[in-house]
Amino acid sequence: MVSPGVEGKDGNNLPASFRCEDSGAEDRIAHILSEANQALQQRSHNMNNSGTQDSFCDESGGSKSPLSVNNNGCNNNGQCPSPLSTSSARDRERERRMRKYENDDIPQEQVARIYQEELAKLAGIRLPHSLDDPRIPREHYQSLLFPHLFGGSLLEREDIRMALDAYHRELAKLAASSTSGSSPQFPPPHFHPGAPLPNINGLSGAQDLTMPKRLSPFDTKDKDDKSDKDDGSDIMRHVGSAFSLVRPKGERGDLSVGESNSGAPSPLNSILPPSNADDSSNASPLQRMASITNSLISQPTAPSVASPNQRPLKAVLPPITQQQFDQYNNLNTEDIVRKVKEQLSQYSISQRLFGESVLGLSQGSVSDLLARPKPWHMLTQKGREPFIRMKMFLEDENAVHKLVASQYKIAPEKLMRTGGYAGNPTPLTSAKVPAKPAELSIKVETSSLPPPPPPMPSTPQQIVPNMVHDFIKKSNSSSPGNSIPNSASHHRPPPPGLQPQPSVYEMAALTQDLDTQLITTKIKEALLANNIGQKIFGEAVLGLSQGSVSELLSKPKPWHMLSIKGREPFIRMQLWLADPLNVERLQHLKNERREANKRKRGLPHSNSPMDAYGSGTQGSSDNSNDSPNDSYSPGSSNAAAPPNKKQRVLFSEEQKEALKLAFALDPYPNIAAIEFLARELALSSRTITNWFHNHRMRLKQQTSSPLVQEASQPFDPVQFRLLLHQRLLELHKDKFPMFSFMGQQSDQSIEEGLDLTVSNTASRVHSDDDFFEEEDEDDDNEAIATFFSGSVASEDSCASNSSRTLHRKRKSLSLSMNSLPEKSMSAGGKHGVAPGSGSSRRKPVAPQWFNPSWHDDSDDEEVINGVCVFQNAINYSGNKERPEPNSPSEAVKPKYVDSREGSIVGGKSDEEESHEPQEAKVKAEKESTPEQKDIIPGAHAATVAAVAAADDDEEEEDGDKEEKREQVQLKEEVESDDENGD
DNA sequence: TTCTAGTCAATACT
DNA sequence: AGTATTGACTAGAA
Repeated sequence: MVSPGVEGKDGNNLPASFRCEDSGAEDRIAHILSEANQALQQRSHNMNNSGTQDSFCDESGGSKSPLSVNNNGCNNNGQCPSPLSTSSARDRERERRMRKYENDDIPQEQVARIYQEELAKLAGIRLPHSLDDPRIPREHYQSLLFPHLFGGSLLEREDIRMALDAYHRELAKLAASSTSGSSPQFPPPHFHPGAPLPNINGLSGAQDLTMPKRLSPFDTKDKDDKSDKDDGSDIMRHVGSAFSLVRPKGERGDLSVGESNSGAPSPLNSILPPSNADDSSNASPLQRMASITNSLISQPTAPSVASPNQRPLKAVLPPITQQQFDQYNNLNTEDIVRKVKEQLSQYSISQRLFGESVLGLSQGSVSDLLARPKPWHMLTQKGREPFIRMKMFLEDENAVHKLVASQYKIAPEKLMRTGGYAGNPTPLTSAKVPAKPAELSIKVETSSLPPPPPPMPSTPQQIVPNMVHDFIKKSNSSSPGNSIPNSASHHRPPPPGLQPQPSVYEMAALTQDLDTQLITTKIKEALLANNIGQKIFGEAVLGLSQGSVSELLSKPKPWHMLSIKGREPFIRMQLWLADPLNVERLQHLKNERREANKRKRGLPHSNSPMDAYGSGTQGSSDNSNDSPNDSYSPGSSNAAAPPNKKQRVLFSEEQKEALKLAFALDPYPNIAAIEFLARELALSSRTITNWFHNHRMRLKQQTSSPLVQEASQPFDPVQFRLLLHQRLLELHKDKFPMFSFMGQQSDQSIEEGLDLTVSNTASRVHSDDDFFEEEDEDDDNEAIATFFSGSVASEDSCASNSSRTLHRKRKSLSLSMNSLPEKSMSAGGKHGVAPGSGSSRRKPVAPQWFNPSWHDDSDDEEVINGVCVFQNAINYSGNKERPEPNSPSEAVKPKYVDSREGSIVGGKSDEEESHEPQEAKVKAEKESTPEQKDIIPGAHAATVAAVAAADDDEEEEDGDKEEKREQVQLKEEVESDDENGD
C-alpha cells in the first residue's frame, strides 16, 4: 500500500498542483506544507505505534454520512456535552476501522476523493478544484484546509466534523455577540451548527486577503495534543475553546503543533498579504476567522493533471495572485461586462466556454454575471474574482483568439458547418456525422489566427477577395477528378505556402455589416438566370437544405440580427457571388448529378449504399464529388431512414385556427393552457409547444418587426372556446355553407365544449360531425377547472355562468381575426405599458429592429370602445423588460432600418413585399392568410376586439351596445376572478 | 426549464 | 421539379 503523504517531508516537495505562479504564494504554501508535514511526522509516528497509518476512511465509502452519528452531541450554544464516549472506546473503534481500511487497500485516489467529498460536505464549502488531485496526499488537503484547527495532524472524519461543529458554533457565537454589525454576512444568531452550513466563502467578505497579522487562535493546542493525542472528542472540546481565544490583531497566539519555532510567522499570516488600507483593519473577529478559512480554502493553485483513474477534471484556472487583486482594486463591472459581451458576441463565444475556461464558472453563472453585474463595491472578494478575470481577459489581446481556437477544438461542428463550397469539408456532414479528425484539423488551423484583420469593408463585394481566391484555388486543386470543389474526400490542410486564412466563421464574426437583402437578391437572380435550384445551391454552396435556402433567400434577416452561425450562409453567398466560376461549377455539379441519376436508373442496383438515402436528385451520391451526398453515403450502414423517425404532424385548418386564436389570446401559454389546448385539439403538448415556439419565431421573422407580446391575461379556456367558435363559424360559413345552421344550434356545443379533435394525418377536410362533435362534459369541466385553480367551486360556477351568459349573446360577438391588422400583434406601450401591464409572466421578446415608418401608420394603435386594442411595436419601449440599452443588437437597430429603407429598396424582391405591413394587411383582409392576422395583445383586448368587431357585423341587427358592454363587463369579471384565483 | 435562433426535412404549393 | 411552408429538433442563453 502506498504510504500516504510522507513524501513531502521537507516541505519543499510540493505537488505540482500546489504550485502557484506567483512565487510568494508558493512560498507561503510551501511553508504551510512544511508545517503540516512536521505534524504529519509526529502523527505518523503515533500511528505507527498503533499499527496504522491512515486514519481517514470508513466503510461507508463516503456515501453514508458519518455526521449524523455525532450530531446530537452539541447544542447551539457551542457547548458540547461530554463527547460521545470515552476516548478509549473511540480509540479502539477507530483503530478497528483503520485496520479495515488498510486491509481493503482502497486506492489512494479513491480515498482522496472520498475524503475530499466528505470534507466538503462537512464544511459546507466548495473545495477548490486543485484539491481534486488525487495524487495529492490527503494529509495535504487536511493540513491545507485546516491547519489552524488541527495543527496539521491527521484526523478522522468524526474529528473533523466535531471540529467543524465547534468552529461553527464559534462563528455563531461571534456573530451573535458581534457588535460591529458591519458584516451583513454574519451568520444569524440562530445559526445552528447542525444546519446546512453557509458557505464559508460567503462569510469572508472582502477581507479575505486582508487579514490582520497574528491571528492564531490555537494556544491551547499543544497541551491538548499532548494529553489526548488525536482523540476526536478532545479535539472537539478544545478546538471549541480555542476559538474563543481568537485575539484581536496584533496579539500573538501560539501556533499549532507543527509550528515549532516561536519566532516564525504563522503560516496563515504568511499566506495573507499585508493588509490593505481599506477595510482589513476593521475586520471583526468573525470576518477574520472566515477569512482565514477562506484564504486557506481558496488558496489558488495551478491546474492539476487529471489522473488516469478519474474522469477528467475541470480545467483549473490559474489563480488570481495577490498582485492582481491589488492591481484591480476598483473595477467598473458594468463596463467590463459590456466589453466582454461585445467580445463574446462578436466572436460567437459561448458563455459556457467563456465561463469554464476564463472565469471558472458555469454558463448559468456567466449569464447571470453578464446580465446583472453588481457594482464593484458590493462584491465580495470572491465575487470580484470573475470580474478581475474578465478584465484580464479583455486586456489580453490573444485571449479571444485562444478561446475561439479552443472553441473549435471543443465542438467544431457546432460552430461551423463544414462548409460545402470551395474546398471546405463536406456540407451537411457536420449535421449528420461527427466531424472527422481531418476536418477538425482544418478548423483548428484556420482559427488559430493572428489578431483579427481590420474590419471587413461593408461593401459585400469587397469581402476578402484574396480569400475567395484562395478558396477557389484550393477547390480547383482539390478535385483531381472533377472540377467540383466539394469533395469530401479531400480534406486537407491548406497548402503550405498559404497564409492561414480567416475562416468563414471569422469572416462572419468580423464583418461589420452586410446587406443580406442585397445578397439574397443577387443570389436569387443568379440562380434564376442560370436555372440552378435552391437545393443544389444550398447543398453545394451553403451546406444547407433546400428549405433553409428558401427561407434564407426569401426572408433574409438583417445582418445585425444574425448570430455568427446565422451569418455564415450569407458570407458563403457572398463568396460565391465573388467567384467568377460560381455558376459554372454549379452547372457542372448539376450535370453530374443528372448523369448519375441517369446511370442509376439504368443500373438500378449498382450503387446500393448510396441509393438508400437519396431518391431523385440525390441519387448521384456514388460520385462522391457532390458533397451533400457524401454525407449521406458514409452511413451506408444507416443509410435508410432512421428507425424512429417521427412523422410530422399535420394540423387541420381547425386546429390551426384554434392555435392561432390561442396565440392571439396568449402567445406564451402556460403549461395548463398548453395542456388544455393539447387536449382540446388532440395534439401532444409537445406539439403545441413547438407550434407556439415556431409561430412566435416565424411571426417575428415574417413581419420583420412587431413583436410578440405577452398576453395581458392568462389564457382563458372559456374565452378561447367562445372566440374560437365564432372564428370557426366565420371560417366555415364560407367554406361550408351548411355550417350556417350552427348559428342556431351551437349554444350547446359551446357550452359543452367544441371538439376540435381532428385527425393528425394529412386529412384536411372534416365532416361536420367530426368537427363539432360534442365533447365529454367531464373532460371539459376538468379542463376549465384547470384554469380556475383557486377557489374552485365558486370559480367553476362563475365560469360556467358567465360563459352561459356570454353565449346567450354569442351571436352578437364576432371575433373577426381578419379585421385585426397584422400589426396588432404587438402591444406595448404608448399607454405606458401594455394593456396587461400587470402581468409579467413572460419576458417579451426583445425588439431587435423595426421600421420607423410603421409608426406613422394610422392604425398602429386602435381604440375600440375606449380600450386600446393594439399598438405598434414602436411603443415597445414602454415595456418592463426591455433588452439592455447597450446591447449590440439594439444598438445597431436603426442601422438596418436605414438599410432597408435605403439601399435595399432598389433590390427589392417579390418576396419582400410580404414584409410590408400594408401589403400584409391587405392580404390578410383579402384571404385571411394565417400568419398575418393573429396577434392580439391580450385576452382582454381580444374580447373587446371581438365585441367591437361585432359592431360592424351586418348580420347582427340586434347587436345592442348595452348588451355588449354587459358582456364585456361580465367577461372581465370572470377574468378578474380568474386572476384572483390564480 | 424555457426561450430564441437556426436548421432539417416532410409536405404543400406552383 | 422547384420553391415555400412548417412541425420538430438542437444548441446556447437566460
